[in-house]
Amino acid sequence: MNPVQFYKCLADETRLRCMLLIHLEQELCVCELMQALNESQPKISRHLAQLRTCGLLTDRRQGQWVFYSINKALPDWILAVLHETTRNNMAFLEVNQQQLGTMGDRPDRAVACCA
Amino acid sequence: MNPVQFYKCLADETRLRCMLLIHLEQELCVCELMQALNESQPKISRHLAQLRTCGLLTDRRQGQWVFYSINKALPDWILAVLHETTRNNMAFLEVNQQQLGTMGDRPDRAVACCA
DNA sequence: TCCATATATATTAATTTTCATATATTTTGA
DNA sequence: TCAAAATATATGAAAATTAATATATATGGA
Repeated sequence: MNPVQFYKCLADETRLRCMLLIHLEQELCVCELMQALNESQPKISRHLAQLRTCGLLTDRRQGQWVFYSINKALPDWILAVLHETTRNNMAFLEVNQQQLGTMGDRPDRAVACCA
Repeated sequence: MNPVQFYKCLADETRLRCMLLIHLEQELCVCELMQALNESQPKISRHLAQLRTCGLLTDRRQGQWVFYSINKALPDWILAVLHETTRNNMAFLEVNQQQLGTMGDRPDRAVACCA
């Protein structure tokens, strides 16, 4: 993956927060990110689609929800950058984690094998 | 430094190449980067100004040249990201290094103490 | 049908580039 | 020693390009 394209993906507040939160939480669905970021459904969905198209995220559908997670097949240096960024910017994510925490009724995560 | 602002700085081909080349070479002046990237003077100068304004680069004037280098006071995680990015994208920089290599008459780097 | 998610299109906003010109420093030659 | 030319870099302002957002609507599975 081209490093310019990679950094373009991270160069937007909505996308960066999504990436880092997903990195922290393993996987999140659109409605959880809407709550965490307090943003509209099409806005979140559009940015996730872009991140998936670029290869940074993968998705799996489970029932009515679509869960996004970091693409594990990414080159090591990219995973390292994501990790370093998350680890060193917890304050940046605090509001979002908090808002995610107050979300009632979060969707069940059935394990992939039992779907 | 805000991570979004940091990644916005890297999310442009000209700026990313400048940052990584400067990281490799310790310091470079505008005319060297013009040659390495084969871009116009105002274009290079503008992007360097932006990187300096954001705190990613520092500059020192020596005679008629202005040398830019990575700001060593940046947080460790940012320096680490720059390092990882450079180390894992040498092919991306190859053309630029080559063009820099063929530049005749590169400016002298007098040491700071003897200026 | 309901709910979660995706997408099309129009619009607005932000960023990048170019051109012309300005500034700073060094060099040249009377 | 000084004015003019040359070299390197910076910047103002307009034009061009790219990206982000909102609204409305579509899709797909329980």
